[in-house]
Amino acid sequence: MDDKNISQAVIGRLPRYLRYLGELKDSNVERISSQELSELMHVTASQIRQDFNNFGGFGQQGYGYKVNYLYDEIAKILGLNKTHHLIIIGAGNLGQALANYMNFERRGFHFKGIFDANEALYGKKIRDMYVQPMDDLITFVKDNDIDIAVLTIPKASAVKVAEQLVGCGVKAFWNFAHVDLNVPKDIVVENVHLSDSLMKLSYNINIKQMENE
Amino acid sequence: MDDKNISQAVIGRLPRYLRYLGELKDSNVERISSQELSELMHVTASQIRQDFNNFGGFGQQGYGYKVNYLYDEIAKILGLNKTHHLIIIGAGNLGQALANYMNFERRGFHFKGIFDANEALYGKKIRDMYVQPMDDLITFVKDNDIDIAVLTIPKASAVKVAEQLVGCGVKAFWNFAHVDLNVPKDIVVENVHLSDSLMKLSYNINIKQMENE
DNA sequence: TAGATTGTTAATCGATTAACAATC
DNA sequence: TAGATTGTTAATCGATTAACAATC
Repeated sequence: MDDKNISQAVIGRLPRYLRYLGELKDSNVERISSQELSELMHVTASQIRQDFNNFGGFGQQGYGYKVNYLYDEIAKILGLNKTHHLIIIGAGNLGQALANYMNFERRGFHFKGIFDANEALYGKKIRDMYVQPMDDLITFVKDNDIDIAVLTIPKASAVKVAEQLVGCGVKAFWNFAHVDLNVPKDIVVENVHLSDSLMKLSYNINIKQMENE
Repeated sequence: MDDKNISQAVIGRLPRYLRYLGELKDSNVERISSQELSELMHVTASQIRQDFNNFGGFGQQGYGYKVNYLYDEIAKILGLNKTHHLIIIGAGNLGQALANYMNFERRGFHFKGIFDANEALYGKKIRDMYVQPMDDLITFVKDNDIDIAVLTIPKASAVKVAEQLVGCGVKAFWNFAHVDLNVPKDIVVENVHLSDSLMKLSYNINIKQMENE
């Protein structure tokens, strides 16, 4: 579980494994072979076994993998047994959408506060939080042991805010702002650039269209 | 521009190039070399040149790349000169957030309608649209030349709705539902699985923490 | 022309797939 | 024990980086 230097390609596949294993679990499937899982997920059985073996053997030869056990192990690898304290910077539509999405809470990601620069939003109730002014940010982060900041603010302010937050102990950013954060290398950044995603979609539509002409 | 079989790894980098070139353009920078761009973006100059050369030569030897020209060419490759008609299925927080994000419109992605299964939302105004019932979906898609559907509905309904939409001519899905759509191979799917993204973040926090112990 | 920088080929690196020995 | 399937090594494939000839 604590092996070093697993490639991000592998990590990127783990959540999808977890999803399929969760569904199998819900269907009371007890065991599954890499072959069966490969057919279900449309990936090669070889890749599945290689991926799992990055973390040590989860299966039994001649038998396959125990669904429950494998599920739990992958969840642990992904750190889903830990809890995290998050704040959201930017109480616009997207910030509110994320705040209201309950499934993150179930995974141990606890939203503790939401902030915005817009006075008109101060005190607005979002789930069980009230939108706070940016002036209170630093104090709040220190007092509430916040380790993850979700950035749903315009890119103009994102870089500066991120620097401030690093200064008061935030360890990771879930960055929805369309800009590259410039943070020390021990800080984790996970970007969600929605417009980039839409552009990829656009490219692929174009290509498919040309193929069919 | 119409070369075939460019890898998705390359395509995935194009929007980021476009973003940096846009910023250079805004700063009235006229030319840039792969070397300069590589320092700005923290990627190798070699990769930059390889990426661009997948689409034919955009630069001039001994000179570099003209920022404006390069910007326009990449935009064209990504199909941003085309317009698209989108609908949003699911008028929850996320659906509303996407509907209200004006930058997509500027790129030629026009939101034409928003639908929800929840009666309470019918008629609610979101930007210049009114939430419509799912019963009107098929007719609307056919009448309005919709080519992209944005799925911001729970996974339980996403697969079925996607099948219906393929049946009436939708060519692409921007899928925020946490499920793999099962559509014909000439249909484009771009997934945005937010919980997967958060799990990757979680893994990387874990790893960094162990490294520092 | 000389200098700079691309376009492109070759070398390296990493990720995926195939094969099979180990073992349950 | 025989059959099945993993764990793991080897082979292949693809992507990235390095090097340099072409050329502006």
